[in-house]
Amino acid sequence: MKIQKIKGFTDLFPDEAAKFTFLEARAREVFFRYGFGELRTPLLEHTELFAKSIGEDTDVVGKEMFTFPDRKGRLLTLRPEATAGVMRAFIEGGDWQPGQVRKYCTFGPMFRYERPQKGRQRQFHQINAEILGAHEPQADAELILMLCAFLQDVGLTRLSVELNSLGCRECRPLFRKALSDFFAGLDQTGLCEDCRRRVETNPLRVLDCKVPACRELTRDAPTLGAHICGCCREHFDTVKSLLDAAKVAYTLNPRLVRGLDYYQRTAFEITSGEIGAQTAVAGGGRYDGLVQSLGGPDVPGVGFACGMERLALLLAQCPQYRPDFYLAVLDGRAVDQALLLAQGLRGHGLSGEVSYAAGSMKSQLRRANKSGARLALIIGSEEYDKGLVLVKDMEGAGDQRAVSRERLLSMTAVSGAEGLLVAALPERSEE
RNA sequence: GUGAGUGUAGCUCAGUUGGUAGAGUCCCAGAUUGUGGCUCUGGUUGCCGUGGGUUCAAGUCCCAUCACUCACCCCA
Repeated sequence: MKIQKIKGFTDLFPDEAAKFTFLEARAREVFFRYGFGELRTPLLEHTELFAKSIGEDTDVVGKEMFTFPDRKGRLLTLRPEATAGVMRAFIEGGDWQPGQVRKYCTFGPMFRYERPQKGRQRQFHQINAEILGAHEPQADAELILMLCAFLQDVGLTRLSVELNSLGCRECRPLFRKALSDFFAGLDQTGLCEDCRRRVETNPLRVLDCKVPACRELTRDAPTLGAHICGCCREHFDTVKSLLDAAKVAYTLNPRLVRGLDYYQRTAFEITSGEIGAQTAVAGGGRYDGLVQSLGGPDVPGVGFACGMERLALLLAQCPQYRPDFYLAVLDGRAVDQALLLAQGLRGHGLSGEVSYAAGSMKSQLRRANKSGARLALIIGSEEYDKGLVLVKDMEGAGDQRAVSRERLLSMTAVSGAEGLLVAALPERSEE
C-alpha cells in the first residue's frame, strides 16, 4: 500500500514554498525595523501550558490539540499557537527586568486537529509578534501599524482591519453579567442551536454568530461600550486616535470576540472576503495577566498571529528569481569541463544549471528556455576544440557570440551577471 | 464531531438508456545536418480510488470503505 501524507498535512513544492519563504523574509525585515528579535521555541510543550494559557473551556484546548503521552507517560502537545510557548520561554529565560520592553517575533508550524477546508490545515503556519512589558496603548497601536506595514509590504491590499475592546478584569465581568441578563429575558427559541449553547458557555460568542436570525435577535444586546471602565476607554481611545493619525482605516466591530481566553482590552482582526469562509488573515490583542497566570512576573503583553496559508491564498505571485544561465552541452567530451565552468560562474555569484549529459542543440535549448535562464551558454564540438563558449541571449532575437572560457570567467569575476550579458553582445565580438 | 460534493492518463476533465476507455495539456521526436519560444506532423501514458454485489456484460447501477474538496463548528 502506498504511504500517503497525514490528513491536513501538506507538502509544499517549490512554487508554493517560495510564497512562504517570501512572506517570512519580508516579515523578518519589517519586524526588525520595529526592534523585534526572533524567538524560536519548541514545537512540543507540556500539555498544561496550553491548557492554562489558552483556557480549559476553549475549543482549541477541548478538542483541537494534538496531544499524546511520551515514553514516560507525560502528556505533550504540538503547539496549537505560538503565544503560550513564547510566554513560557520568556518566563524561563527572558532575562527581563521591570520597566523593560521585550519584542519577539516567531515563525513556524502550528497544529490543530480540525477538519481541513479552504484556508485551514491541521499543520498550518503562523507569523507571530509579541510585545511584553508595555502596558501603554502606544504598544497596541504600533503593533497594529507594524502588521499593516507588513501586509502592505507584501502587496496585500483590500484587507480590512476590525477593532474592538474586550474590557479588562474589572469591567468585563460586569459586561458579561449584563449580557447574561439580556439573554435571560430573551426568547431563546429564535436562536440557532449553537447559540443556545453559547448563552451558557460563552455569551460573548453569541454576538459573533453569523446566522442572520441570531444577529437580528441580538441587535439590541448590550455592548461593551456601556460597561467599559474609564481606564479601558482611555486606552482604547488612544489606540484609535493613533491609528487615525497614522491614516490606517479600521472598522469598529463591537462583536469582535477572540477565541482564546487570555485576551483583554484591545482585540483586532485583519479579514479578507476573498479566501473562502475563513476570513481571518490575522488576529490578536492585548493579554495583560497571562504571564503572571503562568507563574511569571506581572508583565503586560500585546501580540498577534498571522496565518501564512491564508496570506498565500491572497498572494497572486511573489517575485520570481530567474537564473542567469543554462549551460548546454552538445558534445559528450565537454560534460566535465562544463560542470567545472558552471562551478566557476557560481563562485562569481551567478546562478544557473548545467546539463549532466550531452544532447542535441534543440533539446538543450529547450531546457535552457524552460529553466527561465536569461542566457544560454553552449559548448559544442567546435567550441570544445577551441576552448570557447557560445553565449546566447535567450531574449529578443537571440544575439550570440563565442568567447573563451577564461574571458567569460574574468568578465563575471569583475561584473557578475552583467559580465555575461556584455559577453553576449554581438557588436563587441572578439573574433 | 456534522452536512454536501468529487474520485477516469503526470495535470485539467469528457465518457450517451450498462456493450471491452477519449480530448486538451504536458512530455519526447521530427519538419529546421548546431539554435529555444510560435506553428505543423507523429509518438508514449490508464488495477476508471479500493472491496464486494446486481448482470450474459459495470467507468456507468447498488452497498461498503478510503481519499480529497467545500461548508458548519471553531480559528490565523
